[in-house]
Amino acid sequence: MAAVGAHAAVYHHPVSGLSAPAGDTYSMSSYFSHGGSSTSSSASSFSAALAAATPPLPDPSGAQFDISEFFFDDAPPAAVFNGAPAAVLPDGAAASAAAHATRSAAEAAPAPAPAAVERPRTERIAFRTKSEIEILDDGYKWRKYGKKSVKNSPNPRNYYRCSTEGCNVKKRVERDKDDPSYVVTTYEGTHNHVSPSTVYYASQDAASGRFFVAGTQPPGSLN
DNA sequence: CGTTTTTGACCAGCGC
DNA sequence: GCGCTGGTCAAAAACG
Repeated sequence: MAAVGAHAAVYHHPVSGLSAPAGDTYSMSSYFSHGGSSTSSSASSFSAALAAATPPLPDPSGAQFDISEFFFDDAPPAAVFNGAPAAVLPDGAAASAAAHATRSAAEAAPAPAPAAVERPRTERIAFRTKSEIEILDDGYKWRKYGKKSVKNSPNPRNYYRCSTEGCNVKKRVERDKDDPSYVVTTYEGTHNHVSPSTVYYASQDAASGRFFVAGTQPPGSLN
């Protein structure tokens, strides 16, 4: 519902380990995807959207969030928080969340989801962002379908699902138990459609066929 | 009026 | 087998 406009930049990632460039201007350290999903029939995999605030641009109307960590979930989530956060950027971005509803006509999905939707591989990606808001705008429309308090965290965990019909991408959002100012977002699944709103910042990795969407606003309208 | 949120219940998987 | 935990469903309320 409440979409938040955010500055965005597309980050391409070579295939490498995550290594945070110290003193990097941007908050995001790096980003890479699973290169392993081989049997991609026709649908191109869609990775979660990422965005990074651009420091030189003071943008009171846009939300800023620092992606300090991210990880692909082939490992138990518990292991994820095992190590101390390596790169917590000193950006004390007081993320002023400006709600900006980008609701556009949804594309009709004539094909009703068959009973058995094949899930060759449940792609999961999780990343931690420093943000006051929990719902990061990635251009998609998310419908909350559950809330649960987990054992390890005092904060409840929210469950969202892509509201686009036929798209069964889920994401769960919870605040970091250690730093409540951080939000842990976990995407699960791949979008079978493009963002409901126009995607302006996007690129597709030819090798993997993945889309990388980082923004849904025209460059000129960011300010 | 249509859509999303809320919230408790329900269910499945796992560990003991 | 039982209990716990996490994830999902679904009815009702709330919201625009």
